Amino acid sequence: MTADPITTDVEFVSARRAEIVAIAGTLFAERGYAHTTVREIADAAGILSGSLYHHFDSKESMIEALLRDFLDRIEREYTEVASAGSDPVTTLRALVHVAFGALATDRGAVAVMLNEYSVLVKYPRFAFLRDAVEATERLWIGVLDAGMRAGELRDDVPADAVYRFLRDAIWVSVRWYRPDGPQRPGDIADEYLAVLLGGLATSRPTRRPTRRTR
Amino acid sequence: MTADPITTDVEFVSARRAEIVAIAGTLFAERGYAHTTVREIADAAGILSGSLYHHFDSKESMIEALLRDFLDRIEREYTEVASAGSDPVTTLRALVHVAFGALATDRGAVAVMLNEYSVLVKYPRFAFLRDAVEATERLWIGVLDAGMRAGELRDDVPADAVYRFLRDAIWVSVRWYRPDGPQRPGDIADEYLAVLLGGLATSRPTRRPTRRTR
DNA sequence: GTCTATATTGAGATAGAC
DNA sequence: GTCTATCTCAATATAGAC
Repeated sequence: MTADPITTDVEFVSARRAEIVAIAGTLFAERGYAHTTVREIADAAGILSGSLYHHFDSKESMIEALLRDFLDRIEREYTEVASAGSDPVTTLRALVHVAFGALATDRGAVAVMLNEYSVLVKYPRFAFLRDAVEATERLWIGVLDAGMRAGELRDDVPADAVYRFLRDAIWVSVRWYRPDGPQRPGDIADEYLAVLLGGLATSRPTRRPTRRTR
Repeated sequence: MTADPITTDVEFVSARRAEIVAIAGTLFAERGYAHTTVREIADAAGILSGSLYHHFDSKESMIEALLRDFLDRIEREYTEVASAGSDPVTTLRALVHVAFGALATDRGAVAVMLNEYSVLVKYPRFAFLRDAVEATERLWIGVLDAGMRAGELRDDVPADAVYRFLRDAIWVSVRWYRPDGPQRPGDIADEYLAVLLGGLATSRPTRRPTRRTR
């Protein structure tokens, strides 16, 4: 499989390379980036570790490829959803569905973002992670803010606090989500949205906290 | 500081050892267990790496000490709260406060549980992690179930699904919580509880999902 | 594009002096 | 209880043959 001579400007990524990235992603999701060795990746790809370096110049390059591809795609999906012109609650529901959807399609990348973001983002090479995360944050908080201003969402808790809780609960579910389990990501999204939007209590509780923290 | 001869049966833990465990916990919280070297721990403790092995026989022993201590304490706190005999919603609120409280008192241990649980639990030495996690799970789900049966909590989403969302959102906040920030853990707990119990939407939404997942 | 063989480095751990 | 010095091993990465 050689580089297609028809592709001109755009960097051509060999199918083999993409395959290896996907394999590495699966392993990263299972055991974490640090605990995955290049030998394991090579094993899973059916080659020897040295051969990996024909496709990548380092293990870091593999994770970079994985994350760049994922972040590009999900940012595109978020933007599409946000610019559809629906009301804020409908947009929020759709965003949550896109995010949970990535559990099935991009398990490895989600796990890596969750587990390695804070370490990776320190290196200049991975500065694009921060850009992507901040753009996503702005987009989601924008939707939440719009919902609050429209009176559709409660506004006694700051939008950025709500966003953090949302984001965390969604991404962390990559830890227990099983692609071969009974629930589709859409089902999980609906369950989550039911509690998030409607609340867990059957009666609206008072705003007074029961007690201060010790 | 030598072992106190008065302590008889109970394993005496030297103050120095406890100090080192705390230092290691802080580093683990900052950079993750795998990325923290024994040399860094020793540096932070003001000694050389070899000297650590007077107190511990391995790096694993340090993390084990950190987690055993933490899990014992928080399980005790949870049990206390759950056996106070309050109504389910009040109990749930108190549990959430205890959990967020650990962000301030046990940052390192919480971070390690969050980040390394799935790797550690595979080893027999760390089987106690699974026991602790399952006991906690039973306790929380018991409270949620009681609330659902009492009609105080919605029962259209399974208690274990609710528990997972709760647990994840709470523990992951160790990633962004800053001990020196403006918010106390109790404040964060109250914000979280407001959204969780009351719901984000101002009007009770219909149960129909807006769309199925792709 | 993959293999064989090996260089290099970094980290956990050990032994014995002080 | 800490230091010095060192061992050992595992993992990333490289070079060159096929």
